[in-house]
Amino acid sequence: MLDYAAFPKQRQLLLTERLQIDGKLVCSELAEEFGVSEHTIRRDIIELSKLGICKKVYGGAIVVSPAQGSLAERASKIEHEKRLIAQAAIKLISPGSTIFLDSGTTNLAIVHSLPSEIDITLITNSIPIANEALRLPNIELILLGGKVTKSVGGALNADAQNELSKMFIDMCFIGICAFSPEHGITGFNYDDACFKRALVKQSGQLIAAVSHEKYETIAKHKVVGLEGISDLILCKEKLSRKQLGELNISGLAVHLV
Amino acid sequence: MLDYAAFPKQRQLLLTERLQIDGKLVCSELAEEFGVSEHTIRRDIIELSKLGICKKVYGGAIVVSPAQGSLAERASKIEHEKRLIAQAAIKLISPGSTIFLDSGTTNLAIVHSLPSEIDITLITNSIPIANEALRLPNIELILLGGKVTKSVGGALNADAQNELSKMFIDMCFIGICAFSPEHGITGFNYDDACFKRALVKQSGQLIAAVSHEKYETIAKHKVVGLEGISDLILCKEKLSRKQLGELNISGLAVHLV
DNA sequence: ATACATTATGCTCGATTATGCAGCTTTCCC
DNA sequence: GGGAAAGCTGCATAATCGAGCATAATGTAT
Repeated sequence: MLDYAAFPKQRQLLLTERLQIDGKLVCSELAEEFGVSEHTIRRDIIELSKLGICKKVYGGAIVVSPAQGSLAERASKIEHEKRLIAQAAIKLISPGSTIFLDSGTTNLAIVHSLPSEIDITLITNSIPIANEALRLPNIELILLGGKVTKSVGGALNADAQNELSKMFIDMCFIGICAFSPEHGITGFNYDDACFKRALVKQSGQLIAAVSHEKYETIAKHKVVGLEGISDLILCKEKLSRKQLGELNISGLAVHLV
Repeated sequence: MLDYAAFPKQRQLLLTERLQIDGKLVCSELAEEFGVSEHTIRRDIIELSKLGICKKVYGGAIVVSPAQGSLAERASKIEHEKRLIAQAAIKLISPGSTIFLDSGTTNLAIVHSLPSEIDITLITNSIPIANEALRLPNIELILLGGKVTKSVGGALNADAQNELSKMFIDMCFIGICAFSPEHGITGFNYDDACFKRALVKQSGQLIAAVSHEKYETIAKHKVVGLEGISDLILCKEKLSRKQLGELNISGLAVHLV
């Protein structure tokens, strides 16, 4: 029995969360995971379906019609894309690893989609991301402090870079201002670009999650070229075959969602 | 019976703390731990749930979900009191000064009530407070980084204290876990109390905003005595004349709201 | 000083809740 | 159509809850 799921209500909250992340619930798997009988999970699902949170199906449950859920999410396709990208990004994370989440709405979507039981070390300089990460009970959360650049929502200054230089990061999800296959990642803000370069230096795997409005755009300050990126997450429908050809580079794993 | 849980209020504060750390309360465990009957714990939980601090479930209680919490809080009298206190606190702030806001819901209420044109330097170690402060265009915002203690919502460790030691603070709004006229400010969490002591050392004016549920309670770790406090903000209607007499100390300005 | 009110706590007992199991029915897939 | 997997109904059990009452301690009013 998981200690954070001691009560039916907690289990049901977790199921709700799981439902939003995976889009489905499977009785047999969840029964084993939570250490209760399948019958109990089924009864939880009955409760959730009464509340209109999910729809009961043979073997478990699925999310109810897309009309429900977060209003803002449904309203915009951009949000939907970010969620897909976030889910793909989370699949790349291994338990116990040290992750850096740079500032940016895509990375905020990632931390928002992280399952609550995840066990990682999470480093960030972004205040909204740290704020969202406070809900995750099992992570070790490390925040880079310093003078906050409000347009970025986090510290970028010498103090933050100095702290950063003492850390060794397994995977870094870098925030993308602009991306092109030719020039890689570029940034609008000088200090932000400096910080991102320092960040790249401390990171093993570098993951770039690019939403389509950033694709094939260039900003003023170079951050890192395509050759420095380990993984690229993109939204499939938005790209032509020619564009995909440009990304066929050794050492770069492209994940399409 | 634990000596620091001799009174219902103390026990309830401890339960609140436990709730924030574990995300749940289990009647049977707590009854044994505190040496009282399960019924008593259940009654405590009823009180806490009335205040919107937790949600009663079969076998104990769980934290309210953030969405429900903010709504319930807004409706409750606690929020009203905190808003009054926040407005009184803001009147004490002079433009251009350097302010430290410690963690805590009262200080969160303060930053929430700050007028958007305010021009100060704001230092904090609290993530929710920094997140709220991002909306203020004219402030200089400095965030103390480090390993985040999730029950507090900010960094308390050596790194944070080291950064703090380089700063000179005009006014410090300290977060109050527990307050009594006899013992001054005390804290639940050892690290938090250490941090607060370091904070007091760097601060000129020390302001304690005490909401009524914290009044005449004592926690495990001493932070600072009454003599170290410059300004005390209290809610008037909640105090007897005798209690006010205890606070008639030279050098302490008492602000009643 | 006495009587009354308030608060904190514990106890009992019938009601409620959570869960699992057994046996039968339904659904799915080949 | 038939076997396997999943679902449902009814029942059993244990834990927990809630109301009401008793008790002790403290505070307040006469």
